[in-house]
Amino acid sequence: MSKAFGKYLRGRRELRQKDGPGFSLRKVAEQIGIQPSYVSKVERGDVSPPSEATIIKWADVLGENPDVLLALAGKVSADLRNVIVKRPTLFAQLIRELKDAPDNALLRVVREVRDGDW
Amino acid sequence: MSKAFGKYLRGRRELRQKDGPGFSLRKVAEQIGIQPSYVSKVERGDVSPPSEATIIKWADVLGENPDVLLALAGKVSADLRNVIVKRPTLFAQLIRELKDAPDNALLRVVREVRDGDW
DNA sequence: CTTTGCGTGTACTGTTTAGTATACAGTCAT
DNA sequence: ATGACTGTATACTAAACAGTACACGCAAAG
Repeated sequence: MSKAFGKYLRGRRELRQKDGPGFSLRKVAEQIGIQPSYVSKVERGDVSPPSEATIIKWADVLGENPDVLLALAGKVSADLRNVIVKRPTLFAQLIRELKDAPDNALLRVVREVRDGDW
Repeated sequence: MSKAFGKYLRGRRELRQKDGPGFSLRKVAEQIGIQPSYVSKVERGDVSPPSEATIIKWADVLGENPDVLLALAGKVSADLRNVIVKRPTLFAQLIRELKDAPDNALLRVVREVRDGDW
């Protein structure tokens, strides 16, 4: 029943709702393909966050970053999981090593890798 | 009902069993704290892999790398998940970037980070 | 020949996940 | 004051998860 997840979702939806129609709880529920009552419960943290698939649709409807929403729900997306699962020791090492690295260090590594000259 | 997971476990246990006692299916079950019949079913891929907690005990008993066992079960350990969940965009970027990088490139990054001079 | 240890087959179970279905109460416009 | 929206409360549920309990058959050892 992760509270922050629901709060975030409600906040975001209300923003979209303020400047344009189609973002009532019911409309959003319909877009996602779930019941309004369920959206209500999730947004108030009355139930634990939905499945990964539903969270991704939700992100899609609200125009949010799915990785962030999944993270707020305490989850990691299946595609990232797959990458790790294919080379567990290597990625486990790397991630543990980077656990306490500051953000800018992390960013440096990302860039270094992106335009890396291997 | 992941087949490879069970096969691997059985293979490993049989190795330990060959050169020393205390590694019968029953003994291992007792060490882990689960039923022998369940160990049997898991080892033959008759059921889907156990919970993370049980897999970790299992690794402990057999002296295996828990990350590898979890990976064979298609899972990522909670501590790694936590690291990612705390900075989802950064880690998502990094992992996706490294998805197709060759092993040695990955290793280089790991080392670079380990004795990094930030 | 029976006890001990080995792995297995069958049946059953509590808990969690991931929601649905339906009814209800307030507000706003017509 | 009715209809068309809002959001919410309550009750229920199918399927998956994570195993347990117990009986069975087979070998080897005493």
